[in-house]
Amino acid sequence: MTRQQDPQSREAELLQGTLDLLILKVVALEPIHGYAIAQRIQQISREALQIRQGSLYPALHRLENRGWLEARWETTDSGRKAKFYSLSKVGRAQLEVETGAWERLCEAIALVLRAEAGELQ
Amino acid sequence: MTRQQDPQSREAELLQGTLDLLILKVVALEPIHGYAIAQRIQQISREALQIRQGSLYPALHRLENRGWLEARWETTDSGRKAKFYSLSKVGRAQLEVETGAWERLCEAIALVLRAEAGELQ
DNA sequence: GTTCACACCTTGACATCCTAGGCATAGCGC
DNA sequence: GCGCTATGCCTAGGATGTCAAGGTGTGAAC
Repeated sequence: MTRQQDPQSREAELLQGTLDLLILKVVALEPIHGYAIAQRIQQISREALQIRQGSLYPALHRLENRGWLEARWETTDSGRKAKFYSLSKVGRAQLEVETGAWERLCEAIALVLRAEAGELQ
Repeated sequence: MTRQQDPQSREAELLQGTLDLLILKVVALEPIHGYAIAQRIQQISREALQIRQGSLYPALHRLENRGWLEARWETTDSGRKAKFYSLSKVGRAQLEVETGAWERLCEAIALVLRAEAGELQ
């Protein structure tokens, strides 16, 4: 959290564990290659979320190794070779697990943030 | 994220970066000592959030070093000595910064999670 | 007098993320 | 043909934060 002191990178900050969820979700929409995944996340989140390549590719390999993702080399519209990822069956289940966990975490933290002094529930 | 595979510890999972926010918030309610902070968070979040001591104390020292937190040795109701933390002026500002960042992150991720196939932004 | 809950702390391992590089190719202007 | 930019893949090294697992000491209760 020291990085926070740099105002430039502040917005780009990601929380550990969030990246996997985001990737799984975007890949679930349609088969897509790595480079485009980062662009898509950034676009959908209205520039709020930025995925660096140094985080992206290790994450993709991690998810592939775990069997959540399947990869295939194909050709993009622009005629380049790219590794297209799609969600495996296990990956689809995992997406639901992680989505649920994320929602529960948000609720839990919201409870704490809404707490007021003296209130002992 | 390998830890996720253990279903027991799943609920206790915290996302990196969240801990500071939670601590700042709880300390803002009233001066409180470390051991009680963890209990308080667990209680307010209805057992959803569990802070281990191995995460808690390093975090407290971190926050104190940064000047967000101030510490004083006092005596608890049960007659024991304990280190009571309170929020410094800078810490109070930081709490607002982190709260804002958290809310923005939640919104951004919600956008991605709500995205549907075919929908281009 | 020993067991429990309270209250503090540290160490070592591990996963994740970021910075900062590198490589290769397609398309464009000149 | 030549260089530039955008596209597309990748890795290495370091910093950070968390966890599991340990340890210390004291008050109260039985």
